[in-house]
Amino acid sequence: MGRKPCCSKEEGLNRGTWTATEDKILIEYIKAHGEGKWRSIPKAAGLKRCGKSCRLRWLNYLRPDIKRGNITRDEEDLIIRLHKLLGNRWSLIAGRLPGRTDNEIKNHWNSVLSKRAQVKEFDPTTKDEKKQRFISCSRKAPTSSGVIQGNAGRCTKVSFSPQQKVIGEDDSNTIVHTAPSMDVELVHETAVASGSSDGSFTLLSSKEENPSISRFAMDFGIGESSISETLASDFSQLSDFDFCDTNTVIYEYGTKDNGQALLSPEGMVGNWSGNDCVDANWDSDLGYLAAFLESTGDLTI
DNA sequence: AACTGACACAACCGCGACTGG
DNA sequence: CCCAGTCGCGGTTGTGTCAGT
Repeated sequence: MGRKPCCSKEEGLNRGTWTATEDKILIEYIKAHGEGKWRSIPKAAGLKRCGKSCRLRWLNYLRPDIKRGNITRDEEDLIIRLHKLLGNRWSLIAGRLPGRTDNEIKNHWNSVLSKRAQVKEFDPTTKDEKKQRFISCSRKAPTSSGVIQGNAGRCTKVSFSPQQKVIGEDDSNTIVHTAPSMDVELVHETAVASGSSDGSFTLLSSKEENPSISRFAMDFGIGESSISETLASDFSQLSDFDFCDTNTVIYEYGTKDNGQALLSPEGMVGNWSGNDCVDANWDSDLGYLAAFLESTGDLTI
């Protein structure tokens, strides 16, 4: 392809830590001319840096909306959950944490959170706890007390294909599916417990499944809700409470008459991750979800 | 006080994606 | 459609700081 060698290898360019003077020059230039055209910025601004370095410095350090200070516990929890959902998609994760950069989050993950997440993952009590909570939630009558509802779209349908398992069909001609690795019994139990004759909760897929959303699809009851909106708005709220708090009822299941099943994508993750059957194929399931999130963007489904 | 290892953070590097001619 | 230039991302490395010995 005849790619130009990396600009950092050009001779005569400063490398390493930026000086205060360089910072000032870059800030003033971007204030005057705006971001972008990184390649041309060093020359135009009179900096002996490569464009890449300027971009990195600006995005990770000099931008005015950067949030300084330690990452809070809430932010850490959010990062951990988003990482479970999205993997090492640091820019996506950073997009959900205003003022935080992907580099900052990546560094924090590598130095602190990865270890913490590992500890949690191998803690057998955590799994049982979550599973217990999932089952007990599913048996609860719809209630407003202690329910975190947030702005999440009401998840009325979730489908997986092609590896979905059909575990039943209800009156409304709707097939009940599960993710490839989901605990069929657990899902079915929840469906029954929800008392939704029309299949408003559970994990459902209509027979006329949209083929364009081939591997993973959610149908939100709130028409305007998009996945990205949900992620943007709801996750931040979810970060305000502790998923490990066994007294917290996270999800509310019900019929369409009383507000339907309120289940955030986050909640689904919570459910599935609490299931021993899920863990074996957990990564692939999340892969579907991540791919789905990416493919839909702001698309309302 | 000197040394050492762990940790945190900034920066670099290479690759794939995107874009415009 | 092809290609060169550019951008953005994620992995990795370098370096300063601090606590423990």
